[in-house]
Amino acid sequence: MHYQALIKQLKDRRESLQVTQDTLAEISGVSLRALKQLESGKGNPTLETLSKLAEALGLELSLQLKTNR
Amino acid sequence: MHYQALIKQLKDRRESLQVTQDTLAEISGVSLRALKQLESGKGNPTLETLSKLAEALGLELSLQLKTNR
DNA sequence: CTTGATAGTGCATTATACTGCTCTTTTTGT
DNA sequence: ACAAAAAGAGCAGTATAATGCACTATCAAG
Repeated sequence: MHYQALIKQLKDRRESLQVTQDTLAEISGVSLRALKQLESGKGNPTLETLSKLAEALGLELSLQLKTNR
Repeated sequence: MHYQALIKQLKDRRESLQVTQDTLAEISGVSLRALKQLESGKGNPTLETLSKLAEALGLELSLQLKTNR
C-alpha cells in the first residue's frame, strides 16, 4: 500500500519532536495500542484516528492534485 | 469534526469531474454504499478507503505542517 | 548485570466500517 | 408534470479498527 509513506511521516514527525508513543497517545486521545499498531505498519487507521494524531503533531491532512509525471 | 472539509473536497472533486457516485465507486474499488455514506457526511472512512478514492480522482493524501495563525 | 524507559506483540472484547440489497428522495432533462 | 438518473437511507451480515491488559524485546544509563 502506497499510503505507508503517510504513516511513516507521522512516526518521523513524532520522533523529531522527541515525543514518546505514550505521550502522543495521551495528548491525541488515540489509544496507545492503536498508535503502536499504526506505527508498526499493521494498520488501516480511520480518518478520525489520523486526524487526532496529525492534530497533536501540528500537522494536518490534506488532498493535493496528483502531479502527473 | 474538522476533517469534514476533506470529505467535501473529495465530493467537490468528483462533481467537478462530472463523475457519478456509481462510476467513482466502480473505478476506485470502493463500494457504492461506502461512498454514499461518506459523501453524505455519515462516515469515518479508513485510510485505505480514502486513498482509493483520492487515487481515482487524481488526488493524493498528504500531511502538511499546520499553519499557526 | 540490573533498572527503567520505550517500543512492539498476543489475545479477547467492543465498536463500527464496509458491503449488498432494497427502497425513498432529490435532481435533471424533456 | 413526467420520467429517468443520481443521491441518500434502512437493515442485516461480515470484516476489522480501537481498546485494555499482560507480556516480551530493545536499548541506554547506572
